[in-house]
Amino acid sequence: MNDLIKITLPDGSQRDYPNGSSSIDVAMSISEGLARNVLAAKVNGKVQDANLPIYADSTLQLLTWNDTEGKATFWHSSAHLLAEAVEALFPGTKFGIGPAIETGFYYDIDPGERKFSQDDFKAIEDKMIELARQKNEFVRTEVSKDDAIQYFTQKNDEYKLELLEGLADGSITFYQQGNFTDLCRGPHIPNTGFIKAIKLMNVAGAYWRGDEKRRMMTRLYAVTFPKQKELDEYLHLLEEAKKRDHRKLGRELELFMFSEKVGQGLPLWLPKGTMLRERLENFLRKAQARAGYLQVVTPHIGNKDLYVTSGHWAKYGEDSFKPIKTPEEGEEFMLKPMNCPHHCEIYKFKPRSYRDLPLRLAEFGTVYRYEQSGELHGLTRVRGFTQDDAHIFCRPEQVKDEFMRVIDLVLYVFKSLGFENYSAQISLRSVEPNDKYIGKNEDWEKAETAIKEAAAEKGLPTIIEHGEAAFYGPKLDFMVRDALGRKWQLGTIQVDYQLPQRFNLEYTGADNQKYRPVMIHRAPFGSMERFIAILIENTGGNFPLWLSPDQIAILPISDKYTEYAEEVFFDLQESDIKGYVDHRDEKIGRKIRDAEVNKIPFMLIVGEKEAEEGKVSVRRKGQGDLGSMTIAEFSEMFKQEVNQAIAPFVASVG
RNA sequence: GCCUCCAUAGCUCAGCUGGUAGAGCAACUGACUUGUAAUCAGUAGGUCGUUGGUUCGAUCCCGACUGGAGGCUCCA
Repeated sequence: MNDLIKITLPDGSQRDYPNGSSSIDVAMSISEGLARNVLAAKVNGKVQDANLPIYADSTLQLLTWNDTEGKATFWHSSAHLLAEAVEALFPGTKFGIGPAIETGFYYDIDPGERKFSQDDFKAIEDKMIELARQKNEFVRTEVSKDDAIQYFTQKNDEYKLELLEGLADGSITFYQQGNFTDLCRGPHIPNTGFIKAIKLMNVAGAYWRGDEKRRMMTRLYAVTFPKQKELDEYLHLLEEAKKRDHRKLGRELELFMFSEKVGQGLPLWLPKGTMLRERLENFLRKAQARAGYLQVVTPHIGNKDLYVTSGHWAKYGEDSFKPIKTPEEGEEFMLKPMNCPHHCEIYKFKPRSYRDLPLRLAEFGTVYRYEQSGELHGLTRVRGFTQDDAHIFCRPEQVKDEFMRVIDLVLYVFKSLGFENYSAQISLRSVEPNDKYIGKNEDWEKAETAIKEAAAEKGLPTIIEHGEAAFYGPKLDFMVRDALGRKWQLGTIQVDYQLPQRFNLEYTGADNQKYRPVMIHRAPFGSMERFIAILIENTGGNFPLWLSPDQIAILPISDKYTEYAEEVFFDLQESDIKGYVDHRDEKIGRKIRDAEVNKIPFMLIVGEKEAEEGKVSVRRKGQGDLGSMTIAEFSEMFKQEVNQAIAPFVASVG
């Protein structure tokens, strides 16, 4: 064995250390300050405890709070601290799993008869702080499977025993800090003293191992920080995010509402929200017209047989709104859960030639799905919503090209609306065979390949998720996050070989033979409801000028100028500028404040001077006074801003 | 659907250990005729989500239901 080992640091520098030195030793040799902040270490690409000795030449990256993996280790160790506190306060509690998550960590526990609520948080937090201050080391020990089983049998923790079942003897490690010992792969931070600020966030139910047939555990969510200040900042950030919640802004800006009387998950669009929604629809209509789509309209219900044919009935019928009966014996209709079967029928309206393809049928189609009540959430998950749907019927050799055109359209929509932080996800079948998917293997392969190639050729960075495909085909989904960081699917593009077959769609080829078209389902917004929800949260309700429900507020200094204000309003309406005149008997300061609070982009102040000169005094929300100008000048400025924001759609593929 | 929590005026919230409710903003009325983020005064507004129960008495305690929040599961 060599006396010295060679350690290579991320900057490429190499140094020799005594064999058996730990990552902390290496950190110490660089600077004491660094050593104090090391949470874990990445040795030869693998994250491990910072105090583990190293016995061979290695690459080493010291992980601190500034590294994602450092944070994860910190939070994972915090989960152990939480468990220790809970066990100390409530002996007999059984423990499931306690991983780090994107922000913070959770621990799934089985408290037996006891119920946990927010009232318990303070005691747990205090206990955690108390234990953290003891600076207990995280001690790693390798144990045999038998010993491990014996330990948890004696502790009567069936969850840990179940986890042990899946582990091989010789690979089992325990970690102990203070009086708490846990089955754990690690790694952990050196000691609990790093954890300075603790906040239990919430308590929730979670099925053991994610299986709804198994026991509901109690999940405690928490977050910890190495400094109190960072916790304060994080909580402040959360408060700010809550102000952008679309449910709150939707009410404040009078965009939409829900009514208990109408029903759960059934949004009612108020006039201002409707205006916003119609502007979005018109924007997409225009782009789709340029992209060769043809608008169609189909009814909200369809004969149940239609959905038997499509396969939706077999797959979702039981969990759907029940069929609607008619006076006719045996006749049943479904509220439409999807538009595609209707569009397939439109395809069959007349014989199609290869020359007709691709045929792109678009519809703002309202669909109804009986989502589980616990799953409903503002406008992001509802039971009645409108998809900006379209189905492209094309020849097999056109699939990739069409798919790329759709990617262009989706990216155009996102860009026009300032959505920059989206991720593109390719959703494929699950790896193991699963009977929830319909259709032939080879069709799936073709479809999956087409998507992967199209995304790659467009240079779209994607992540691949197995098991997320629709039951009839794979898809490319565009995901964004809401104000609180939850991920939602917006745009989606799906390749489908199944429905054309089920509906027996065909076209005549150049050789006069019959062929089967391929369908692409796509929706750039996904649904108007969800898209607008995310738009509200992204903009905080400060919509771009062209989307703003009220674009201007005309504010007369006093009621002496009402008439002039009305004239200005009339003129601007001619230029399609929407807004209102504030006739209230209030001071100008008040009118300005209310317009600012209501997030009106432009305020036009008119008084004696303006009425005499035929001008308006323009004030921009959040910016203040822009000076006075003629109505024509204002209207020109307005138009320019709108045109700059939304360039026309240009497809970049051949 | 499951778990935990929540539900008071249009909105945001107060209401101590059970004795039938209050504020600010909004609304309405009046005065003021106003120059770039809240003029003043007054009025009205609630079977305390619904419904059973406990109690002499329930906004308050218990149950059910409805709706909502955060998760889990699901997601065409």
